[in-house]
Amino acid sequence: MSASVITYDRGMGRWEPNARGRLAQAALTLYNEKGFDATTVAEISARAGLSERTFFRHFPDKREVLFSGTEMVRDLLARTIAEVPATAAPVQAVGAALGAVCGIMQEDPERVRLRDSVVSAHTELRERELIKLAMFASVMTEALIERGVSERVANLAAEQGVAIFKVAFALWVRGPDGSKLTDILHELMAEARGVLGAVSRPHSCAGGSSWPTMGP
Amino acid sequence: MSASVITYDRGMGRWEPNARGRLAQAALTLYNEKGFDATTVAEISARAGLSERTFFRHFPDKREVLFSGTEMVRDLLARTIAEVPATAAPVQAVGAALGAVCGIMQEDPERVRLRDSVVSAHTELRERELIKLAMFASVMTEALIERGVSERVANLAAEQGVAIFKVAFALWVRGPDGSKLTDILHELMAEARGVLGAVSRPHSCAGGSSWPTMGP
DNA sequence: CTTAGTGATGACAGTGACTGACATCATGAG
DNA sequence: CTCATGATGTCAGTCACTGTCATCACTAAG
Repeated sequence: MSASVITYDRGMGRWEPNARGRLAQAALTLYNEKGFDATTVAEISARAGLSERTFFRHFPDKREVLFSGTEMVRDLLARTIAEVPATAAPVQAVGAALGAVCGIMQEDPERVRLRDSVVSAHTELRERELIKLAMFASVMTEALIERGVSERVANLAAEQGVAIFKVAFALWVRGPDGSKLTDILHELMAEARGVLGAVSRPHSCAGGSSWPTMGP
Repeated sequence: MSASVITYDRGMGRWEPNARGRLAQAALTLYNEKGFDATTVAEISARAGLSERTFFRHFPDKREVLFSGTEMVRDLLARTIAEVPATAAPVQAVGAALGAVCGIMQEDPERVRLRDSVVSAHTELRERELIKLAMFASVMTEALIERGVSERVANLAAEQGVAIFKVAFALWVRGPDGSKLTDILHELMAEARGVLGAVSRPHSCAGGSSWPTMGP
């Protein structure tokens, strides 16, 4: 409540440290309190005791504040795939990498659920989430190629892994409290094989009008 | 202030028809000529002989102009899955639906490639593309549930189908000219089964620090 | 013919995200 | 002390997008 005391009540140094963290915290709080759209960058900055301009020095846009840990996950995925024994199949390497990410998320389920409620409530944020997942697939693809896997198989394994991860996360995040994301992921990876098992020659179906780009 | 007597200097009176089409055409042209970011809505509107305000009456935002056919594809997916014989497995229904979409795209490969070059060149547009694909998965999931498939399997089949579609499209759009997207899709669906065949109990890997949301 | 209703558009004045340019103020190296 | 550096403030500006009202053509009564 007393957040109004913007003036540096800080005797010792100059500006408070951890500006980035304060901005992120203020943003998450406000996004929850008022919703993403109703929250202005000016408000976030004010609550953090910083100027609007400074917000954009730390985050390229209003959404990115919720996705700042993405690089760490990217590195984890790449590293895990690189470290998996060479005897492992591509899909096993993918499973290990995604399992590592699951492990991280399980460490703080509450925060994950809170963040998910903010993200899933707004289209723009869901878009960013999809970009993040696409990046995961891209990173894993490259890491697999590094292992000597063909581009085609690497891409396929990575995209399928991410697809399964999406389903697992959705089940977990709104499932019972004690459940383990890693368990769900591995269950689904096994199930997925069965689901694809029925592939034969699909039925043909004639197409409709024209490509969904635009009118004349 | 002054009632701004701009009055239609448009000789014949009457506004030209097909405003939406002209806007879409002008936008695609300008996005190609100058790039997406460098193109302002004012320019698009001017080239179409309309006001900026009118642009936003036809398209909710600057990107949507490239994605106006999405609803038609959504309907095609839902309809195709509903029409596939009840004996078909979920993954076959998904294959048939995506095959139908492939059929549409094959009708005008040049336009698809042109549009792809615009979309893949800009992050914001790629985001929209991912939303579109996520919507495909969502629509197919619901259509499968209508057929009596469990939510879990429906979601899995749809997400995997879309994942494979993404890979197929990427291969096709920058592949040789004569190739058929439907063929690539079906090849990959068969391969995907093999890729997942190696699933066993994935290696475990300890996680790192904390969830990728934000700092303190 | 006149009048009122409708639908698409123009005009205008915002709001808010984001950027560029420059000033300011502590800290640390010399 | 001086100067460079890095983080921030301040200000002006662009542009996507919105709300509101006026305008024009067309149409259907009256």
